[in-house]
Amino acid sequence: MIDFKYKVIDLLKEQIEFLDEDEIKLLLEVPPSYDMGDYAFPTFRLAKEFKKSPSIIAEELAGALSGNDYFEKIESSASYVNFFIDKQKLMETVLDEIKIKKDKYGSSDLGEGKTVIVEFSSPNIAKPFHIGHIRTTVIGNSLKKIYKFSGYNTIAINHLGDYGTQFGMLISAFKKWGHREVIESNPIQELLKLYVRFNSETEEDPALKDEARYWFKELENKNAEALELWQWMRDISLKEFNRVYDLLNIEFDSFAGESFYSDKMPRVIKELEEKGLLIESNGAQIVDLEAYGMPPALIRKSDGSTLYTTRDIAAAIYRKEHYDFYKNIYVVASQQNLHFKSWMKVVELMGYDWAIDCIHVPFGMVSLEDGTLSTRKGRVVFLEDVLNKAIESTRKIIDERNPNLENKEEIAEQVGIGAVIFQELFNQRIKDYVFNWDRTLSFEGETGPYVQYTHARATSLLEKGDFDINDKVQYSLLNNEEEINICRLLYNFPRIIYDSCDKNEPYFITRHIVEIAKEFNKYYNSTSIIVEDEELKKARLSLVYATKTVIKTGLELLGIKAPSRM
RNA sequence: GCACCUAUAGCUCAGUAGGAUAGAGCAACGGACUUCUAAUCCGUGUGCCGGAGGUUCGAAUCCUCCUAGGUGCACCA
Repeated sequence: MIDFKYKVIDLLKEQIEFLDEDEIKLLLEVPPSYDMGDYAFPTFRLAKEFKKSPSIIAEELAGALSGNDYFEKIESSASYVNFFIDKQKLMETVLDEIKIKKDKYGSSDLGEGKTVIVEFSSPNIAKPFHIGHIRTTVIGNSLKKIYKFSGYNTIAINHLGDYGTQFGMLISAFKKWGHREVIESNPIQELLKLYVRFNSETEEDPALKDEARYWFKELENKNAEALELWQWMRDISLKEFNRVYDLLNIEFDSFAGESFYSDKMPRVIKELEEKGLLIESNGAQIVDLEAYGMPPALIRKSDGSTLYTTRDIAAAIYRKEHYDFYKNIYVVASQQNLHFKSWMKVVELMGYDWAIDCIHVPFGMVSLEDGTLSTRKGRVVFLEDVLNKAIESTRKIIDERNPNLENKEEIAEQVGIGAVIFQELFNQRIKDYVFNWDRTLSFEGETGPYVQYTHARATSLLEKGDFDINDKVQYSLLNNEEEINICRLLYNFPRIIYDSCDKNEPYFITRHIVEIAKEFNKYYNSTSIIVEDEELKKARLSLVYATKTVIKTGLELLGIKAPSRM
């Protein structure tokens, strides 16, 4: 595919000797509107060297550059040199490329031979999987797909919260008040009840705490009874979580959670000692980070047990040795910013130069209208309920608008789930938001169903118009404004994927496919695609095909299905 | 108290690593289906870009201070 930006840089390089490629690239920009061109080069910076006014420089540059194959015109406007891509060339290069690469359009081999770990979702065993978990789950899944599409080998890790003193509590609570049948009938709710009851009774009888500690220690000692109970609770919880993962169509490569690293911590502590990093403070062992403006990293409690900082360090070292990652990404809430900064600093101080490849990808908080989420106070919205409600709403809309649709159930699921995921990936990660049913269940405007609808429309056109990908097409027939605008957006798609990957921000893709859908719907409403004139029809259908293909790929990268009908 | 994050239209948010007139969706109102899926399209308005300074030819964007909200700051994860 022709890289027009690079063509611009080449042209400018010849004219401006004191700027190198990178400097030109940095200055080059996209004008606010297409009638100012596809690329613009501001000349303000050149005024000193040329000892001329920016507008005169722009004029002279434009004059020297005119007459080029790739641009239909290069002209100056105020203090800019504006480059107008040759529309025929653009149309040809983009549509041909998409026909050749199909659903691989936008992919690359950037990450060839490199492994990227994405840790995400990571719910706590025996606790509800609620709306607060949706962000890490959906963002992480999308990032995994984006990296894979960019050529990286990816490992999706679900770092389950399946260890710690809380399990001591659960085991002793179960031994006191629990019944297997009751729990198995409704695992998460019943386990949660036990957990809450244990906590409240501890307030009156602090001795229960010792009991919990005892059972956790037994678990660590591999006491058969403790181990069996732990395994059982883990299994039934995971079964619950998997229902949600199935709905969302998410798969993990590893469920190595906290428990997995329990035997890998002594080594870390030994290493910290040997490297002289561990010091004693108030009976606990810490790594002092004062020199870096951070509170100390607590490695071992005064009672000798470890903490999640220790676990995260052990996990990072294990992953480096086991996967030899290029990047080790953690999709975890921004509340944990300091925690990640802190333990990554410790890894760096241990002398591991790959500490810099460990990346925390934070995101903002979800709260409810009546306050922050709180399982104990009953302020909780279950993720599964959200997904099911979205499916149900979709089902109703289908019954109203398209009652004869085949596979109604399957499509209701794809669209309902798509709406939830799409909304989640529509904004920058870092923004907080308040969960709201109306917004989650709105399917009009810039939403998942809108984009999916556009895809279905396009698919239907291709079928009705007997599109054949091997047809020879006269691209010169595609020259109205909407056709060219669509084409520009399609052309930019690979760059958008690059940005998403580079910044770990799926929303670039979300926004871009909305733009494509908008421009396409405008086109659809203003222009007949399936027309009498065979050549014109073929040309238009090839643009429809390209649009459909890119939208589908975009949705795919977000973890959303693209139904052919809806 | 210290650190980090956020602040743009009535609401929810974009604004591409400073650039040409600050944009969408929702909500409101008015139009477009005997014609390719109306979950669509077209039209109508609104902005001291939180405030004050500064850097620059040029600032919503960078720096400083202030205000408001959120989050975090050693034996939970």
